[in-house]
Amino acid sequence: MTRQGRRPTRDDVARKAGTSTAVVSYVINNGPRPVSKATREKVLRAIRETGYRPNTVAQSLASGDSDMFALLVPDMTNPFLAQFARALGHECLLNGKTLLLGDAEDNAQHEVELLEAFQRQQVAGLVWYGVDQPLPLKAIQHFPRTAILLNQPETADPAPTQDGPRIRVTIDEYQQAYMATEHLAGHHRHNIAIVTGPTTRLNSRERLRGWKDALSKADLEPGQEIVTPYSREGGFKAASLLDDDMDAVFTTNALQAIGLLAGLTELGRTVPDDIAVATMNATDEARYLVPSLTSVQLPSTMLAMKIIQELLGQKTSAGNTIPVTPLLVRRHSCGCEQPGPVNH
Amino acid sequence: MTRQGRRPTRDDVARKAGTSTAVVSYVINNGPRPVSKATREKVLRAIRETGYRPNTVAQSLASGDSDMFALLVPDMTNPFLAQFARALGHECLLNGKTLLLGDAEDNAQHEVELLEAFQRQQVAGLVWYGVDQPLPLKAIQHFPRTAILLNQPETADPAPTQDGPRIRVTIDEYQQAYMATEHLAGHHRHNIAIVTGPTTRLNSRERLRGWKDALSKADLEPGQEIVTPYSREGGFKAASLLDDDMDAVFTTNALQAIGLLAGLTELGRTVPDDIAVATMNATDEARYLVPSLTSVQLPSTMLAMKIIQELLGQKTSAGNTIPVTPLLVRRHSCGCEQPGPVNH
DNA sequence: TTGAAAGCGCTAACAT
DNA sequence: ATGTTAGCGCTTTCAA
Repeated sequence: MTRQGRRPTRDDVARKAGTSTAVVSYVINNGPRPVSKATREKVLRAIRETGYRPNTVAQSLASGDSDMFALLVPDMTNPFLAQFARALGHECLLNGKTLLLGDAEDNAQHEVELLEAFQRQQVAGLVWYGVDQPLPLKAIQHFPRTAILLNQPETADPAPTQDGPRIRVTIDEYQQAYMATEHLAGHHRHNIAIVTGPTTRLNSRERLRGWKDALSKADLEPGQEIVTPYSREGGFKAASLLDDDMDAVFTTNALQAIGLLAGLTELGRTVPDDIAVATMNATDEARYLVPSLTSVQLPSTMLAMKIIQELLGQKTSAGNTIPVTPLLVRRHSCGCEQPGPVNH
Repeated sequence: MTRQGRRPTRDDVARKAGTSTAVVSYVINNGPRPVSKATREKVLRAIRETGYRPNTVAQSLASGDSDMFALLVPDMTNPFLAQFARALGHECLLNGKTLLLGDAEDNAQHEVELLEAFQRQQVAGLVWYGVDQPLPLKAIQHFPRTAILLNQPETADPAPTQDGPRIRVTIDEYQQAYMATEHLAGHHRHNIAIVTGPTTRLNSRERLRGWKDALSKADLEPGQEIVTPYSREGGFKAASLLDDDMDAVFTTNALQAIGLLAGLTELGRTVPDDIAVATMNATDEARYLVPSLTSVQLPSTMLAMKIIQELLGQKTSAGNTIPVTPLLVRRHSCGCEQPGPVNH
């Protein structure tokens, strides 16, 4: 028989401890009023004996402040996002927060619905990696808390009037594309193709621009442009679309790279001998691809830490921007002999 | 100026509509009392005009019922779990639920803390893929709602007295291991090794048992047993530990398989010619590994649907068990010529 | 069919 | 230092 199926409430604790309910709150929250040592002990014991756990729903309602942060991503099966989600969840756990997760499935409609749900849920902070750029900020116009915007371009329109702070994480898509392409050019590849996503998306266009500029800087003609979804399947199909005279490919996300590698292998083209490959937007799991994949990566653990600090109100970075420095990690797919990081 | 920064409440709507607050609730919830057509219209219009959105926190507190389900997994970077999480999130979205996500980071301590947080959050349902078997059910002993237990062995102790229904998804680890191993044996491989996880875990031991039994059934001696973490790195290291006379390897999760494939390649051993590989616990992404990875898979989309139905109280399966039928998907790593599914 | 009002469990201002 | 109590926004019983 389980205490008639009802979880013990603060009142049960107060009764057992022989104190008022307010004191119980003061103990739990460590404030806002002081509590004598003796009383605190009594309360703590009562809590232990009853097995009391505060109801966060009631806490949220009363305080107008929840202990949940939300993360919204376009695709959870993207290794970069999975790893990032994990890092964020870790930081949340360390700080007594709960992470609400939304996977928009690359669908702008779903994305808005999830933002809607998060706001109804009164989340205390939002981390948003948008399906597309620029982010439809109107969907969080009245969100009264800090929102971390993960791929809002600097060139985007200024945010509409908004209720809460908006912190931008400046992930420079252009720069990452430039770095990866430049590295391929450094391997004396002359026909460097790009596999990128739908050009209706601004981030795709930024990546394209980075690729082009790097080529131009290296005095190379632009190679083949292949537009395909940001998925393993997209990369796989790209392999069969690739012209024979291309000797290198820059892919714009890890999923495409994974698919491309598989596709090239099935077609009997060897990487990196026949054709070199480098990508952006991968993580350390790229090390375990065959061949290991050279990639421009973001320090996701560090980033997660900074973001949570920001959401907790412990500002670490000046202004409304968190800078991120991409790192080029050399592995085998580009033709490097001795892999390793290069801070370019 | 944003309506002095306060989200409109039900009272604002009632005032604007010239009705009572109760009626607003009746409209929103479509019950429990009827509302005349005219009044309903007035309310709906007021809702539209104010931009009112119900506060789910308050709803939860009042109704004692939240609209959140929680998913707890040991490792979000495991492709199988990422895909499963995505499928669940999708179903939740379709049904107006929000998915809370927990990644225990393969740590039993974290796992319990997350369960604790979920219960404080008053989640309306729980899906739990445990770090280890059997699940520490005591952590949810007083959870008053349905919990779906994803890898609770049938042989486990009966659950302790509990408050809510406990539905077991019978994922037969033994059977999956058996199927994969049997398939390798069918390729006339005679020295079939296993790469499995810590044998302190029951699921590892079940997988080991399935492997052994399949070998014995095929009149083969047990091959090498390699115990390593369920991670890419673990699989990678396993490659270098593998004896030269092994001509096949069965890995017990996708991460290990990915690492193993990479490790074997770096060592110059070709798959499947030198050595065949098959795994359990992978997903369709195995198709894009190099070589494509033969695997025993679970129908995760279907499973997610069934689970959400169950959590919504629309029982589809009889009893307290949801059966899952694993599927062997033949790809190239095992030596098959023409890949495809085999319902064995 | 509608409205008034008593909670849901908690926070925190105010009183003691 | 501790207690009392008015909300937080909503659901739902009960009365009209």
